[in-house]
Amino acid sequence: MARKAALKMSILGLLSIRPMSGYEVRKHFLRALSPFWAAPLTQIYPTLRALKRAGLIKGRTVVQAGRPNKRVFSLSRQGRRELTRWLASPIAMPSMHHEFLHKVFLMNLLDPEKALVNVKDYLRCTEHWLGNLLTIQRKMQPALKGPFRETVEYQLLSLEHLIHIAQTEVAGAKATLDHLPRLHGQATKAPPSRGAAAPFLTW
Amino acid sequence: MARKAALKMSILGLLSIRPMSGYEVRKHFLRALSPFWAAPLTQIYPTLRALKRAGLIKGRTVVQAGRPNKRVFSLSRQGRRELTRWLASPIAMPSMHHEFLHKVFLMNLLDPEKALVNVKDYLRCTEHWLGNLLTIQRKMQPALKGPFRETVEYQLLSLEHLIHIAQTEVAGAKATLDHLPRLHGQATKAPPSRGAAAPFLTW
DNA sequence: GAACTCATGTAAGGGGTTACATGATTAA
DNA sequence: TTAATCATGTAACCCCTTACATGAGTTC
Repeated sequence: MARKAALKMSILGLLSIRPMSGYEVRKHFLRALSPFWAAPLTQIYPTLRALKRAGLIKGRTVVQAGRPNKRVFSLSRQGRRELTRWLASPIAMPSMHHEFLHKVFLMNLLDPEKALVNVKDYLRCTEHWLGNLLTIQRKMQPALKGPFRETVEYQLLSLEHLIHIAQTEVAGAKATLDHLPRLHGQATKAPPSRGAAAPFLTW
Repeated sequence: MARKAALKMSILGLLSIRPMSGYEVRKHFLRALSPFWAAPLTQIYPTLRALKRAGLIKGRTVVQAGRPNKRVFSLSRQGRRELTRWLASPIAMPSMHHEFLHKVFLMNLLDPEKALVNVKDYLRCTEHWLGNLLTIQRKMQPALKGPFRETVEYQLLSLEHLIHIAQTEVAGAKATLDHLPRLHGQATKAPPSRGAAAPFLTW
């Protein structure tokens, strides 16, 4: 139920902020929530239908001129109750696929020049991501003085955390870049752990 | 291929350090690699068989007295080549399910006392996790002076990054705890975004 | 005697990824 | 005229999760 709940609750969560269409839900996942809130994008429409069947959301069709019509969904009272119940359940530890971590772990197997290219590229990506988050933060800041202040305060709090996570990634990429030249040149020796058992702990 | 590759490469990666049994692979995933290197644990044995069929690993049975026999797997030359090719491919951005982030984002919907309990619990979990990582680091430190120094250096580098990630989580939980009492008492007012559209950006 | 470690599995069902499909409008 | 935005989908296959199964030895 863990995975299953994730998408449902993500959608209910977005709808709790304001009613929106499947397209908008998808857009938010793509633009801001990824990569730290992964969601199966093609499952959004089917899940919305399922949520409606289950009575957790209400849908109404909005006729638009010059654009395709859309179906705007909003939380039902039951949906809001479900969401709140989920929020009250214990917070699970994050689970992730962190390729950077994985690849640094084994980087001694790789030609240092190729490693350098990949890590530089990763640094660029994370910096870009961090930049986006900071822009969003700047844009959201003024809303603290508007209505819905409480809501915004928590959103900014989680955004801040996300920014710290992004900064950690940037710092990690930089640290790896610093280490690479030091190990360069020594690494051209014959690969050490060829078949033989390495004596150290592998944590 | 992204997800599928993840488990295969995780296993090949562990076997690149030293030959080991399926049980040991599983143990490493459980003890140290989770939660930031999630793996489908029940798929380990089937995947090992698949890897053997594909010629990427070699297996030999080790007869043990007083314990069940085990099959120890090691990388074949082909397996090492596959692993290196994967290492040379661009580093994907991490993708994760971060329930803490998700729940802080929507915390205004939750009774502050319940929120407090959950966040405290999360803080305890992350601190425990951080403690484990620091212990592993202390244990690995001496291996820097042994053989396989290069290998250990990269393992420690990725471990350091993982520690920074864990510290970020701990700090995030603490920051949330600091914010909760400030918002307490104000939150008992009627829920603000009931049906009506909120005017702010939802990033 | 209970609980844990070592050691290896199976089976069903649900969830997610990849790839494909359509079609109108607007900005570069 | 090419690309992007708005808007909503389908289908197949693969992967993963959950739950279960076994059994000997060791530690408390």
